Amino acid sequence: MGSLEEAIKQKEFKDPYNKLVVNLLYTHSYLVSAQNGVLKPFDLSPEQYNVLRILRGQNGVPITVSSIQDRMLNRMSNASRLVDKLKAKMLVERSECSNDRRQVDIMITEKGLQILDDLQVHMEGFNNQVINLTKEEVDTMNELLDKLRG
Amino acid sequence: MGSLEEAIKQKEFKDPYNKLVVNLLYTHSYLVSAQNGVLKPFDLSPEQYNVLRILRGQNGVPITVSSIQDRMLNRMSNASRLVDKLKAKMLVERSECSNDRRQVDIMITEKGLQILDDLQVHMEGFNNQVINLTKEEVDTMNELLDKLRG
DNA sequence: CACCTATACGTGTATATACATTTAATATCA
DNA sequence: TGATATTAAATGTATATACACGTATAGGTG
Repeated sequence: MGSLEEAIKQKEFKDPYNKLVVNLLYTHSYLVSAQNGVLKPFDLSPEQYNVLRILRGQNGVPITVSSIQDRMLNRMSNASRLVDKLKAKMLVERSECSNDRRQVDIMITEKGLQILDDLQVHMEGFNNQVINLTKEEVDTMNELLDKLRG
Repeated sequence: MGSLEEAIKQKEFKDPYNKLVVNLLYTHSYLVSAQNGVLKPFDLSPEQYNVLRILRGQNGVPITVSSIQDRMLNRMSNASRLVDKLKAKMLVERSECSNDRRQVDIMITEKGLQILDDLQVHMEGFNNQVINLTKEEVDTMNELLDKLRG
């Protein structure tokens, strides 16, 4: 696998900033492909999995569709339709909000919690296997990513 | 913008590896959104832009569809259809390969080179603006990303 | 040569992304 | 109060992603 240059057969980059953009895009694809491998047997897409984790983090407190959208990793994706898909699989419930009838409260179901539970052991192994870095390097990278967007 | 925890309103992560996966996904979305802002006026998607740069890097030597696929940042995406879209915009040409009639040779057109040229100044500014890191930090990150996938 | 396999490209389908628009409900304020 | 603006969610449309499958060509072996 090795260097980015080798992986995408590009000899050089104009500058390190340009290379970093390409490197992040490529690494993203690498990660998502690996994640898909874990999620596929559970019939979940990465963003559906993300929404389920957001809902689990609510510990039983309902959350509106727009709040889910705010917390999604990809802000431009469509929480409304994702929730629809999850509801069709009986992984979430919807209930109209009484104090504001525009809003819809979403809760994870028992079945939704169960599927996250079943996934957990696979995901833990996945994270350590797919990221070939020491704990210190992971911390450094987390700091740099936070600063990058600053 | 600040920390990831703040951005996606998640209090904590199970471990730094888990946080790094989420951080990379979130940063990817941040980057692609910014990139889209630059590309939109030129009516190009990020992956179309990437394919055009691959073709420019060929310096006039034709390249087959499957070779483009190999060099794409997202391996699972569909080079055949992307090339179709670019051809419809007259940015690339296709010609049947004479020695292997299964293959199709792709070349970037003058119009394709021109659009990359027009984009260049916007993209240079974009890279430095969107990545709030010093050159040293960018180098560190490039090394860590290469090692991550090792 | 006949047969089998591998490769290159294209197509089909479900889902996701990106963004504009619509509809209903709520908030604001003259 | 009534007109206007804002917000929440859903919907529409084009493109992209992920993956299975089909078709034609090429290569290899008996």
